[in-house]
Amino acid sequence: MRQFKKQARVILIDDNKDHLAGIRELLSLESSFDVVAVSTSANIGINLIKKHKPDVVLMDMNMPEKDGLQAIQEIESLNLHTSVLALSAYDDADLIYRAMKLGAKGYVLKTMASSQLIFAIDEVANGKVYMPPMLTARFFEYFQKSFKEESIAQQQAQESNYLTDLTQREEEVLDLLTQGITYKGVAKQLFISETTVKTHVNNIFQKLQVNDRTQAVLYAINHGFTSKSKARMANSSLVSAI
Amino acid sequence: MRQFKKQARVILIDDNKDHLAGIRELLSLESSFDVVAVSTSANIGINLIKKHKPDVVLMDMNMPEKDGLQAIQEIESLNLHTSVLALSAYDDADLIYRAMKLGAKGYVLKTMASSQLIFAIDEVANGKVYMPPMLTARFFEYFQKSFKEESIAQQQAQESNYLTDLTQREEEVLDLLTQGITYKGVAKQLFISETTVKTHVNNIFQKLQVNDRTQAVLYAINHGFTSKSKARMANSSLVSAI
DNA sequence: AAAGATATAGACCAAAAGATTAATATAGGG
DNA sequence: CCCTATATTAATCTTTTGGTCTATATCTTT
Repeated sequence: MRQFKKQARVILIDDNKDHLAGIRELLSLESSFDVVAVSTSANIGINLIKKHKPDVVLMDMNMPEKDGLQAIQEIESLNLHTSVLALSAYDDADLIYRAMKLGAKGYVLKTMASSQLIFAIDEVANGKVYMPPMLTARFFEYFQKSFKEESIAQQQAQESNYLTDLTQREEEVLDLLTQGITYKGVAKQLFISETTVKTHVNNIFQKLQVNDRTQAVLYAINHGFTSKSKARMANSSLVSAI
Repeated sequence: MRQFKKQARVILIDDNKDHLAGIRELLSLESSFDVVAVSTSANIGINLIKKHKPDVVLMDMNMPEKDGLQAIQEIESLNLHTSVLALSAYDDADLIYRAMKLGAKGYVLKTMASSQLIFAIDEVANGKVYMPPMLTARFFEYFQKSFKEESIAQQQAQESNYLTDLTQREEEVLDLLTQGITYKGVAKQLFISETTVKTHVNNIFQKLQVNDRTQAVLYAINHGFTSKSKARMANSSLVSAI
């Protein structure tokens, strides 16, 4: 099953000295990996990574000083050819989700059999993504729950959506309002008088049940009003950004 | 390895009659699943699901009439205790991503060994999520790529971000502006005069290089300005909504 | 033909927003 | 300790916005 050209070079980072020694011992006895460095500190570990540019970093998630997530983010921002394999005592779905989101190439538990740990290192050393089926299942449950909550929220927002009450012309006016254009400007663009624009705007306020243009714009944004001209920036973050 | 209380009840949906017959034959010979219905049409299939409420639906992804994704969405919206196992000829990462996002409990390829298909049905019949390691890896690569692109885009938006130039007080004012509050209201909340608010607002306009409050609010939203008071609605869609 | 919805626009008034200028306070550097 | 840069405060004046009421022209539906 193993198949690198040469020994994979590994760095271990874990604030617990015993764990560190244990894993190092394990890898030296049962694998052919080359553990080029170890560290009990995330910050020092990152410097070691910059120096050695290892194939794999085995990164503990539960550290006091700087948590594993931040460490992963920093390592990924270096754009090295280094795969981070997250290591944790707990199968916390949120932690798994965030670690993978930030670019971890895999996630393994400390309670797992040593053969599985070695297999995982092997896989990520070869540039693959690896996660044990148990954790994969947990990940997907979390992933789907997040999206389900989100889609429910969107649906609720859509249910009481007065935007559908707007006429064609009113939509055009609102579109221009959401670009911060003045009544005079709107009038010019739509080839109508400024007072007509005001009439439309007043009707829009009535329908959206707001009092001014700022609230109208906020309403439009929060209820998924995307005009023709600015359909570009449709996305955003998912759940809390790390 | 099998361990249900009773036979899992399965419905098969695949527009290809030969595949349908083949899988049915396979399941009857090599498994103890009870195939309660089959359909070559997604719409008819969904009605069958409503009627039989099976434990598992094996759903082909590549159908002409109505694609598997829409079908999954509809089935999930029924809120039955039915697990959808997506079945496809191709390991298209985007398709896998979307299917899982919509609530599929697993994803298997038509080229896989029959034993693996049976194992997958077994898992999802027991309410678990299952995906073969190969597809899991593809999923995560796609997942991470999406987030990396997104974070790069955010970073770029952050680089030319004049929001950082704002003083404490100006941030407070902008925060209230993004809630559609009038100058008088802002003045009242911050215990300062209305004219002072106007001064702050003018300074904000200068710094953000905009001309009015609507543009300021739009700038704030588009550059990730999230106030203390409304950190709640921080999420939104990820990449294109299905 | 009548009723209803939509788009247009004028007049007038009140309120809010925006531009300009300036006073006061305050924190750091010499 | 004084000077300077920055932040916060504020008043005055002009422009824009918003509210209300009225009116006309189309167009659809009944």
